[in-house]
Amino acid sequence: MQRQDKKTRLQVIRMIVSSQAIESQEELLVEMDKAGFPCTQTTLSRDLKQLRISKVRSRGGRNVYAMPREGQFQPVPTHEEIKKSRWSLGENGSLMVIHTPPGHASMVAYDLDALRSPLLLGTIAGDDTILVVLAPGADAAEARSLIKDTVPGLKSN
Amino acid sequence: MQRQDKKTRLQVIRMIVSSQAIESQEELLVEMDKAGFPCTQTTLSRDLKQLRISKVRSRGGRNVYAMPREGQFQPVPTHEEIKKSRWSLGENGSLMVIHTPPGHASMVAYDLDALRSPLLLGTIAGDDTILVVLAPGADAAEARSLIKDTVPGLKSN
DNA sequence: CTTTTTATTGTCTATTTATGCAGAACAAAG
DNA sequence: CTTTGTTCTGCATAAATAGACAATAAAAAG
Repeated sequence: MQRQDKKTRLQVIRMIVSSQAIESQEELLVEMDKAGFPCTQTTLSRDLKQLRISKVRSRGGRNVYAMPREGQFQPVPTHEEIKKSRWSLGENGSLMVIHTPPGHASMVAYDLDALRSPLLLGTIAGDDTILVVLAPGADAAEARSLIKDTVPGLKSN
Repeated sequence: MQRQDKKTRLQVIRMIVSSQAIESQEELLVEMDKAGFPCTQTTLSRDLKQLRISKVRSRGGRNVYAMPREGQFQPVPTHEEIKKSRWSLGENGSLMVIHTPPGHASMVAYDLDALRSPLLLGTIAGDDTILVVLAPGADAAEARSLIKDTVPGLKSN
């Protein structure tokens, strides 16, 4: 059993996975071969586990491997104020951006949508971010206060 | 073949998945049974796909189902040039749209969020598209170069 | 109502991923 | 050098997930 440089192999995997849409370990196997790092599906399974790389659903119904969102390689450098409160509200013209703790965005967006306020055209929620689109001609200050009244986390901001 | 309420079943799945650590479809199957929504592994496989719920790696080396990180964001229709390269950056006033290979958007968006740059108000990630909202008065050119420096795939663009 | 089309679901099976086990490489002691 | 323990790897196989197909139900069209 020839032993190869595992550290390098892991790097190669990261490189491949983050630069192309890999849909299976067999597919990755081929790429590893091309890259000059032949191995087996078994090894890739274990490497991917160690790298915390998982398959995520893409829109076309495809499943592709993707790097972990919280990589073990990049501790999040948080701002102090942001650390304190994970809630924030920013605006730019007819758009507002609300930051929430991870996972809370869609819930909050739902509450905002439920208002059915003529001031708000609509919302788009990510994991921890909401984009609020104001209605044309809507008063930004008015909208801001409406949002703050609706979203408890923003009260103090 | 009795037909049950699919909409409700999907809701139940979402509830279960987001409230407990489900490690396999068989396990989910049991929970669905308990919840009064018996079905088969096949159905769960399809439902999870439709809900875009995927398995992610947890720290303890376990694999757990998790809700998708993005909400109902509709990817922007792609232009011809954009299709050519899988990475692209477009802008329109205070908005920038980044296209990535499928499944990579949330990872990139995470990196951008982690910058905590005053230039960027926030990001919303779809599957292969990221919407970046610039801060009011932010210099678009400056933001563009910041983004290019942060996202390796955009280097050549 | 009858016919046609579309959607939903299960069974059976293929595909994909993970694991038990064993052998070899390496490292640390003795 | 020899022994002992650890890490890495592949093979064979188990476990988990997805897909083809068929059956039935619901909806739409006539």
